[in-house]
Amino acid sequence: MNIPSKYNPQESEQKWYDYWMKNNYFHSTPDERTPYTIVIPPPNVTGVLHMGHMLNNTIQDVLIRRARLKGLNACWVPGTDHASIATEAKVVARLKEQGVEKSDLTREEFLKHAWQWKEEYGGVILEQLKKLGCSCDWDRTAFTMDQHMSDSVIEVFVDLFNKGQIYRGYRMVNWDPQALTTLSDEEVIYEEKQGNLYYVAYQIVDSNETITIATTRPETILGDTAICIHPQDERYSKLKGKKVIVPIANREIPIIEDEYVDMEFGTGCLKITPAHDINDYGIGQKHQLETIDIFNADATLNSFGLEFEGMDRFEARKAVAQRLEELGVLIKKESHIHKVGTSERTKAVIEPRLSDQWFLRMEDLVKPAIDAVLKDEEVKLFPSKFNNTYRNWVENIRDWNISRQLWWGQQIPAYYYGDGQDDFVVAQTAEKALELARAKSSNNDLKASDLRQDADVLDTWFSSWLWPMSVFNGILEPDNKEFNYYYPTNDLVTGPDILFFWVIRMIIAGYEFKGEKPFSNVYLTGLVRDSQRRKMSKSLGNSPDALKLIEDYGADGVRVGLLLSSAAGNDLMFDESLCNQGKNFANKIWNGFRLVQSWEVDDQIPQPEAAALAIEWYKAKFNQTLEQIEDHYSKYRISDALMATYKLIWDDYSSWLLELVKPAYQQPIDKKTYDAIVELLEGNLKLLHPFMPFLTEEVWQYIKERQEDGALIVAQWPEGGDYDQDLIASFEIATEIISGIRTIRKEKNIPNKDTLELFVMEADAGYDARWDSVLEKMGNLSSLQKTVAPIDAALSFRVKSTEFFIPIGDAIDVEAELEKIEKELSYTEGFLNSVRKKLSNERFVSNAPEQVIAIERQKEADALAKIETLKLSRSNLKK
RNA sequence: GGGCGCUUAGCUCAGUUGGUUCAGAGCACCUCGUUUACACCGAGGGGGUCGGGGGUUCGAAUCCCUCAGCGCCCACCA
Repeated sequence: MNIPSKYNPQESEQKWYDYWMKNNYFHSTPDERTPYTIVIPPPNVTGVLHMGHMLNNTIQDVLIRRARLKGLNACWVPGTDHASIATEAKVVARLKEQGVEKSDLTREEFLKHAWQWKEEYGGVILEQLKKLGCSCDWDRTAFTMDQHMSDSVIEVFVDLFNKGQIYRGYRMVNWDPQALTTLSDEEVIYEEKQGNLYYVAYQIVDSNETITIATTRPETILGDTAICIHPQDERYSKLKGKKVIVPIANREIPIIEDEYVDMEFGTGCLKITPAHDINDYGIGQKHQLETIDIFNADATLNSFGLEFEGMDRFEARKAVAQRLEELGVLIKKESHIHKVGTSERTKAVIEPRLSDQWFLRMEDLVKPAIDAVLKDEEVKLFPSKFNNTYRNWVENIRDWNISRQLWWGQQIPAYYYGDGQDDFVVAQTAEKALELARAKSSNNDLKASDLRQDADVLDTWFSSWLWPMSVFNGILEPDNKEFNYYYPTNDLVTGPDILFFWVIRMIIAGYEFKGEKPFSNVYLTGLVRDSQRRKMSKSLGNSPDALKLIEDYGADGVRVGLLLSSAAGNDLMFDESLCNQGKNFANKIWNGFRLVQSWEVDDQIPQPEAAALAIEWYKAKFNQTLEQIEDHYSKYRISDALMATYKLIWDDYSSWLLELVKPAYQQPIDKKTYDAIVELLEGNLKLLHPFMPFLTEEVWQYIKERQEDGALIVAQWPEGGDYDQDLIASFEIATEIISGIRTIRKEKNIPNKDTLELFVMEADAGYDARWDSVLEKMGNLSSLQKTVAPIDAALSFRVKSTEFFIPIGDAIDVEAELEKIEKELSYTEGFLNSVRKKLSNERFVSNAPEQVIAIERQKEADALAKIETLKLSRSNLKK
């Protein structure tokens, strides 16, 4: 069999993915095994794979593949999110390109276009996940607007409404004037912006005096309905009860008093525009002020904007300021940095706006979710530092605005039958609504056509908060077999940026609708940044093309690259060279396998002692590492688990074990060793499979060719077990001796193929002769002998307190050797001094635990022995 | 403004209750090597007064105080 010296990912990835799919290995159905479930954080249906997804889904795949190997019934549910704002914006933009305005279409027509878009682009990101190797149960692929998913959302809405948790209210909400919809508080991002603080003088009625206020938004002067001063502010006390004239608008408005005013800021005098500021709205309510809304939905000025009608708000700001200046009432203008709310999706500056919206009361709903995480640890966050962030949010939770002025999404199931505030009913279907409406209105003549369904849709998160339940149809059929089996799910892997949007709300929904948590562990990944620590973004163009990376480094290489430096919760500075490291690792494993398969096996020859010892050692090392790996996994330290595996395979397996058992050139290997090595390789492949599924399956299938006992993906994870720690420790010393030999070879330029003689000082008790055969092989020794006296004309080195000699034919450089020994001696003596100082400190001896003192005494003894050895060598050299 | 976290080798990070194993890992770097699995490799090597200062202790990267720098979350004063 001729195997190329370089691993070719392209070829093997498609092959094995198809093979896994064909054999249905990703598919799960309930059975007697324990389930292990992950629901994917559904990416936007219109999204394309970016680095964040890659990291996120690689971690999920690692967890799910490991669970599968551990014999659990692993089920990873994939799917997408309808992402109402983002998707609707894209559809609107596409229509615009085709010369069609959304406003020209009926709701039904628009939705047809939207669905068409979904059909065209909806599957892209899931196909990309397959390239990455994700072993999702594709038969379960869900979409938040699938019929039963939407029905679940409606069911939940009706239920919460009937429980009195959902209400309709005329409130000030965050308005996105570009998307023409409201946003929840969480969807507003505050950004620092440079603005101006305008000082404007208002004429006091029946007086020559003026009062000056400071504002960042002069255009809203047109909506002013009061001026507010602090009741204790003596500067303005004489103005109490007076009125002022709004510049430009020339309306009279009252001066009111409220303690809300900060006397220190600006002029200590505040204009009140109840329609356009959340705080002003509150004051307006309190003082029963008139509300003048000067904006249209798109934030252009309406007729209350007078001469500025039709202008955009920012344009109007300049124009109004200019007009104020002309009127001589603009006292001054200061530059001012303030934070401005912007839309997460469209980046448009948010406009506080009064409108009728639907809200979900959160105060009661959130209670079980608080204890679940913070008290009972039913749900654990990794890393736990997010507990504080979580606490902050749940304890200050506010009602959730769940209505959106969009078409793409679940339409709110409220039906209006009249013009009164309360003339509506809420029901799953129009038929039911009609029934309810007739009853409520006591009007049996109401017809279906008399009902108008609320035009708004629900916030996308109002469907995704049900995701872990609705994918198993747990809302509509709470008692179904699948839901009972798979729920609660095990792990959730997502970014900290959607902790509030999604994670917490899922926990809330889980307790509210099922009375049970949705998952046990939440692993929060870091953000993927570039090597300069900048966030990856489209506009910066610093986000590598995910598929291109897979092409260049192989999916396995990219997975390893991403995982290598992604400690939980820490941002990941992504650098392509990490993928290269992954690719190199793949090649290393590949070549280790090539070596093994190239051996000719001879069942007549006996097993060399060195090989038997090496195998025994590696088994111990393997179990020790496995224990560490399990520990890392239990703490979701995935990158540490990978690094432990990496070192096990590269250093212990490849550099030590394979070199130790490798037969001489073109010599066959004994059967016992060969079988053991193949078995150990299989163990390695299992540990590595979650990280590098393709390569490991490829190698597995090669070595399993004859045996036909199944694919690696469904093999059994190694059990582990006890290991001999002394064996590992004493091998460690052997490796140090080998290093000593290699160092001498290097210093004296002695080629590896030239054999050496090694002498061990017999007087030293610490030397463990069982590794002699190992030393002979790795050091390429012609002989290994004991000696009672130092060897002449030899180079020496020490490991612990044992001295080794390698005679070399040529005269040795006595001076250089002496210098080396002196250096070592003075270091060791210094070390001894510090240890003795500690030991002679009475307080140390009386306070430190016995064990620590024993260690110090051992150090002292070791140092003394070493000094003895060094002195002996020195005098020997001086002879 | 409130809360949380971080600062350890050139880079990215480990370091659990202060004390074998405590100053570590990977990468990068330097030297040598094309030996027969792999140069996408092997062998060897250099490199940090653990952000600054102070304190507690027999003993501090680890605990306390303080200063400086960085990051995140929440709230948001016109």
